[in-house]
Amino acid sequence: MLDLGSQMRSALQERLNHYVTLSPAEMEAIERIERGRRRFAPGDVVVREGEPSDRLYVVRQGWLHSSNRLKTGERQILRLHFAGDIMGTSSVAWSETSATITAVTSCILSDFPRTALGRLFRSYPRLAALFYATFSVENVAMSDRLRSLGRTDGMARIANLLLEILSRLRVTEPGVDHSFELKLTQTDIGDAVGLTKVHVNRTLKEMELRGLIKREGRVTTILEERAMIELCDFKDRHGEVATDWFPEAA
Amino acid sequence: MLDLGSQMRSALQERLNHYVTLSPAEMEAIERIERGRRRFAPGDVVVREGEPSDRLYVVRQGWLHSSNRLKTGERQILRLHFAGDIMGTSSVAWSETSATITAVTSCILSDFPRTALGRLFRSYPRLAALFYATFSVENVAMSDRLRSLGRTDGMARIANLLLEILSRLRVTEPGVDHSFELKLTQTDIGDAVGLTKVHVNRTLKEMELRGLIKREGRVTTILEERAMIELCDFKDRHGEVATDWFPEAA
DNA sequence: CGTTCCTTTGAAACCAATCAATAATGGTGG
DNA sequence: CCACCATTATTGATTGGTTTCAAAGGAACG
Repeated sequence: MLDLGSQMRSALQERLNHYVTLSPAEMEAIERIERGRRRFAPGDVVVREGEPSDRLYVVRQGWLHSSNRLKTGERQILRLHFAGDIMGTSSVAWSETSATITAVTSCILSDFPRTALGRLFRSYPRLAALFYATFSVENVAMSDRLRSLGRTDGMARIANLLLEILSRLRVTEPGVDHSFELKLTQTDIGDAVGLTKVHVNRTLKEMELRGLIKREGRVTTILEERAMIELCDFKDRHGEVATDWFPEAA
Repeated sequence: MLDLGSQMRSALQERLNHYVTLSPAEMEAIERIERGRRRFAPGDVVVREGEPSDRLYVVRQGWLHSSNRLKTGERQILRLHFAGDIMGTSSVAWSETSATITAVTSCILSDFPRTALGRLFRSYPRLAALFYATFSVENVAMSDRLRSLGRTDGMARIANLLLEILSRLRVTEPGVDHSFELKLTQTDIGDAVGLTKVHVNRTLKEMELRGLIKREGRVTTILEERAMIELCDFKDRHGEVATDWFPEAA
């Protein structure tokens, strides 16, 4: 089990520090919003779509997703969340949750009320800018998925999803290279990329047949990363971030 | 022609004031970022995907969209922009534009460098919060579209798009009730919802046949709004915004 | 008043969904 | 530790929504 003691940087601190060197005061501000700590088991629902909420969440550890459900019962997975992600940002605009957040693996979250975000914006303008920039990254990632669902076929959509997961795990999970344990079921994958589980199954098989990937139980290996990037016109958005416009640290 | 003189509030100021009453200083800060003024004709490209840019844009007047293009030449329209919208927010995270912005109608934009945003974040924390909340609304709107493309059929996707346009025009264009001039071509609609123009045409015809909409030249009328909302499980996200967490005005 | 872009329509082909059923996997309690 | 149950993965046959290809009207614009 990871040590989450005060000595250790949280995944969020780690990520923000990757962009700019946080001042001690800023570090402490992040610590404050990450004070709470709640555990969830795989399948647990953190918040449900439509429920009143004024809280935001930080992923300390684990893997989750947010989703919407249609009247027909169908589900669309909107986004995957990894360590260091801020979730539930719709709470900053509404008092009702816009998506259901579900734990995929067992995980640890911090939660804080949106009023804490207000205080942070007032006292730490650079953190506000950093949060804004992070939000923008997320927004562009969502655009990429929109493009994927709107304009590419099943295989390209799945390739895109696998590559994005890989790219994000490489950031949060040291040691991930080309293999990772894919915690999603084929139904989940289908709900993320807009296909049925049956078609996901057939497409994964086909990808394996073509030598693009390998599957051994839950462990998935990207064998031909370059070919897959070609296949779905993947763009990695998780590199650097422009920080030259940020206000000075508080 | 609209009077855009200094006496008149811009669409952005109008919108922000709808959420909270801006202080004179805040009003002036918005005025400063909206100082520039550039005109574009229908079809003009404001910025092109991949070009270096550190600027953001505010729509003063008109109608635009941002899009991505695939290697294959196909296009995905990611978002429609109306008066009061901030565009090009990917500039806050990267120095390269992530989407092409194209004028649909003739329009007037203000543009400003991201450094101006940094100054604004430092001096006007409440505006920063407001920008953050606005961004969140946008993000949820994008989630809704993702759900639409991923999990609904052609007619529901088009219904969703029409309803969203209607809902947004009602905010920015006083006088819009159930009719509006649809400035998009059927190709554009297809690129927005992930269908071919041929299928868009057939589906629009079918919707007209069912009495859901009426088309007279460019003017489209939503005849059965309730039935269309049912059809695509539409959620209007452009109502109120939670402001209780905002820091006080500067 | 021609040219270009946009809309409309038809027929055939195809990708993915649906329906249905069987194998594999994983977790649980006896 | 193994039988049992529930969930997940896999496979086949069929259907259907959408695309593709092709071409003809309409509308808009210089």
